[in-house]
Amino acid sequence: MKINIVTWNVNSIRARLEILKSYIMEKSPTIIAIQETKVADSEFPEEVFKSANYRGVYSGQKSYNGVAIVSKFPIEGFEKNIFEEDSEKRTILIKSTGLTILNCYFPHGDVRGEEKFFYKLEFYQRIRNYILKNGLINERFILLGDFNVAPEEKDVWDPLLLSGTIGFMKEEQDAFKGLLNIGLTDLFRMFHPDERAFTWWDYRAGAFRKNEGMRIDHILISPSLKEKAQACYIDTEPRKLKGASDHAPLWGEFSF
DNA sequence: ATGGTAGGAATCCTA
Repeated sequence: MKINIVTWNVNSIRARLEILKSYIMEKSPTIIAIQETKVADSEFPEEVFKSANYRGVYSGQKSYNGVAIVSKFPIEGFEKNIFEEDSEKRTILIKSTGLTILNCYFPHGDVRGEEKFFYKLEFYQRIRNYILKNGLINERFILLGDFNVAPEEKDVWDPLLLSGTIGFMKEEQDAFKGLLNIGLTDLFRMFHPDERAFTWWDYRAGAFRKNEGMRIDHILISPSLKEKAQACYIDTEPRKLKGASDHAPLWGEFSF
């Protein structure tokens, strides 16, 4: 059985509804993890997914953040907002078709040394601890979403220019490495060890046209999924459209 | 060229 999983920061699900609808009709991925829905759960456009035969869970808030996962297979269990005390809706976990999938919208971080920056680093530690505490490394586990970190020099268009800027700082990269160090694998790098490829391009200054981007959306997999993985790629087509999200969808393919 | 654009909200905040 083949399973395709997509992660996509849509930057407002309501603003992106038509693009998203056409995309899922055309491509029909098995599971979609969405970030930055920017809607309260009561406003979530679930009929779009229902009519395309997806079941979904979502955890959102007005204006900011918000995550969702939809699946063509039954959702056997889920957990919204895994850090109950956190008022920002950034995490959702499901169990579906034998997989445990944790969809995260990691904090942006703003600038180094400020409150939001420390919140970002702390968030990484909490995710790491959650995975360890719940033994997810030993399951068929996928951590995916918008990590807001480009792990290495080859993950940004201009390492020199971006040196010391948000998403490309040593503290953030160390936090990301902390997730690899507990046994997770960067699926894109498993298939493309050297390629300079991006998942996000600033809306400003014609960044996409010039391919001035960063690879900040990721799919990380547990050891038992490595032999099941078939492919990983970024689909830049939807980023070209009028009214696009600033992020492109990232695909992972598995065969069981 | 240290600006630029986009979304949602409300006349600014976040990214």
